[in-house]
Amino acid sequence: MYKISEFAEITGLSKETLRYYAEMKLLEPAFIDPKNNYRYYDDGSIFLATLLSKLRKLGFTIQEMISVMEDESFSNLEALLVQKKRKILKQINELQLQVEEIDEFLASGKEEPE
Amino acid sequence: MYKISEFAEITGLSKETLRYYAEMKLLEPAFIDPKNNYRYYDDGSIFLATLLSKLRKLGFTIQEMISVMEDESFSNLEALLVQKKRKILKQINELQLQVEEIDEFLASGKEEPE
DNA sequence: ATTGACCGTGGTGTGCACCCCACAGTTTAT
DNA sequence: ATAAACTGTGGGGTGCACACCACGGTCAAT
Repeated sequence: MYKISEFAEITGLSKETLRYYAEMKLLEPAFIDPKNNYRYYDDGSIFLATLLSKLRKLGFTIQEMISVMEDESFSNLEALLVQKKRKILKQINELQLQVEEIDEFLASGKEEPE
Repeated sequence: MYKISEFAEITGLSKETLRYYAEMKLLEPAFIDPKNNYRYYDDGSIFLATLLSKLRKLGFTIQEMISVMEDESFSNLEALLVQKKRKILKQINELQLQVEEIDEFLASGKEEPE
């Protein structure tokens, strides 16, 4: 069982992030000492924390990660990854539209020769 | 000279947006009546407001629009448009990297057949 | 003069994912 | 026993671009 600082070092997540995730019920400590409210994490938590860390880097939001965690067996992980991928592709599309509009704006500005 | 509501209707910007832009020194009224602090806009303001409205739709932030407005002749507008385009392309790149990482993650999960 | 529409200011709220701080209790090491 | 190190909680702050609110003053029309 690891205390929060130790666990933060192991996982690379900050203490504040761990407290935040606990508050969001995204990653709850394996045990909380009722005497002092200290959070204790175990080896199972390590797997979950590194998964969350990875998903964050993939652009997942907290809400999306909560969806992932809802099924303990992670049988929906693949579907959620695909879904996230589609969301990102949509964002890319929107940005490409903006680029096109900027190009049009640039072109319209050049239609006035000297 | 138009009062704020009238000007809002003409330009399509909300009153709050106009007040916000005034506060940000992005689009200052042509005249402010010192007796009641009423903001008055003129025809020159219309051109600027529609330009800002257009830039917002192109994804420009307030700060970026402030850069545009800094030169009254807008001789730097083209350069700033190009610069903005580059920023967006960079964002697109980052998102594409995320997609690739998700693909890798998906592929790694499939390496374990039944 | 009165009423209703309008205006300004100052403040709060929004969503996201935390960071940082002070305060107080607790644990660990010496 | 004592001091240093750690922990929790509660609160505020961050950046962005406004929206929304109440309050009080003001303007326009009648």
